Amino acid sequence: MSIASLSAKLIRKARPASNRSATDGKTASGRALQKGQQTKMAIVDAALSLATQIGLEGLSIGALAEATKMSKSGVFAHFGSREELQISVIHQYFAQFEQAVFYAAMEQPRGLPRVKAMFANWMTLVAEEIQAGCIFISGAVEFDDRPGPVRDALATSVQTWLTAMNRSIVLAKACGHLRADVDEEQMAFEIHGLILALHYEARFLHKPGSIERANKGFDNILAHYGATSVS
Amino acid sequence: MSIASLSAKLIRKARPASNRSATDGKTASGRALQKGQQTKMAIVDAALSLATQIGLEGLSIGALAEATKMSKSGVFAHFGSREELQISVIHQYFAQFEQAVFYAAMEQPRGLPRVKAMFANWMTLVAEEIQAGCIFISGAVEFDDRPGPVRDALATSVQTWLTAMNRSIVLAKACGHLRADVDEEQMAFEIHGLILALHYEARFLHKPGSIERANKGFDNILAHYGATSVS
DNA sequence: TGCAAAATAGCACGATCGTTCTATTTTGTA
DNA sequence: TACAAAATAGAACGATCGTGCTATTTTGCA
Repeated sequence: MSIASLSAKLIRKARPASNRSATDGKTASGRALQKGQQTKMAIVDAALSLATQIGLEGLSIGALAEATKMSKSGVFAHFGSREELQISVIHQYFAQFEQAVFYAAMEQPRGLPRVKAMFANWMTLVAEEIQAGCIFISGAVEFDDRPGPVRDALATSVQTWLTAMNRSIVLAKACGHLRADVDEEQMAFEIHGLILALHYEARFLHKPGSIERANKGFDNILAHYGATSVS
Repeated sequence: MSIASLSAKLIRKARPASNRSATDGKTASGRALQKGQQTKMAIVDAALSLATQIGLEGLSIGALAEATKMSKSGVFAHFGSREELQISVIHQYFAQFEQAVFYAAMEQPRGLPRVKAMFANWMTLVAEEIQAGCIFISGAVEFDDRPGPVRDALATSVQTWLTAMNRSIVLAKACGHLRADVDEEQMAFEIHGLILALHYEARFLHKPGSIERANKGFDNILAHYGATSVS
């Protein structure tokens, strides 16, 4: 299994452009107008920055209409339901996450450098999200016992990223950059914990020094799993 | 500073019993009836089990009235506001947490045994909460940028516990059970991360083996911080 | 430039929310 | 047992929510 196959999994599938309401959206000439797509993107952007602050559940169409200076029904028509709006926000966030964390790290050579880059990029993003909020974390809490398409979209996105992180560890081990007996899932679990602790202690408890502690924790993990120094 | 002073901090302060609505609750004879206190406790219990599932924000007085087979206003009168209800739930949860995790561990001798007991008790509680949900975690996400008395009550409760955990590590270091150069805050941070990762991966992602990974992570931390084997 | 379709607005609906006000019932005791 | 206070119920309020229905405006092409 190659990085290419992994990349394929991470590439966001283009969603069907025509989720117009009930009329099946069939056009006689089959052409597609563009104005709607533009405003839809603008709405999703506004929705994302709203959702990071108050959560996916706190996202209301009324507030979103006010933020975009549109009418409620005007906003609503682009999605057909609140769930579809939430899912669009999740896809948008995932696309940005993917770009800033995953693809940026893929430029590093496989092995420990890529693992380090992935963690560093992840840290940078979450550090910014100390102010803004992270919907992968808030969404997990909001939908952890609320089955449905929103939860599915969220869980799939997170799983895709965690799998990518895990795979980069597997590669580092295969490259001989980590001890041969390393439990990759275990290492990924511990790294995930550092990110979550950073988000919790910095964003909720406002505890200073959390970023440094997360970085130190990563160094400790690398030391424990016998990384041969590469960088 | 002794354990006693820490215990004092952890003992839940008895809240004033008379938060009756607007009439200042002044009784001519100054006596206090008891029936209301009993039903109030029953309401808080029901509210807690509701809040663990759907969060403190999802807690509605209407649903709570239905669960307790009372009228909305009957439930409401006991608290005077939704915020006061949420705060009561937080105090109730903290009292249970304190009993199950902190006090139970205080029976162990200071040093590494107590640190281990605290983590073990914490793990046991969170493992149960994989099904039920933990309001220290969900509440952190719900109120991380919503200032007010609810957030304060939540943050204070969490901080109190994390401080207790931290102090037990300090004691273990003082007892010579940990290396002399151990950064206690760092160690507490990493432990917190394990708990958060367990909650996230088990409750939201339904990933099996998370409990074992959290326990293994704790062993790794102990090994890294040079614990002399005691147990 | 006209015209169909897409995009947006306006309005109203049922539901739920926290809260207030006023009865009614229950409680504890003098 | 009577009586005052506490406890609970009932109904209604304004607000907000997602959503459906029907105009109206805007768009893009023939």
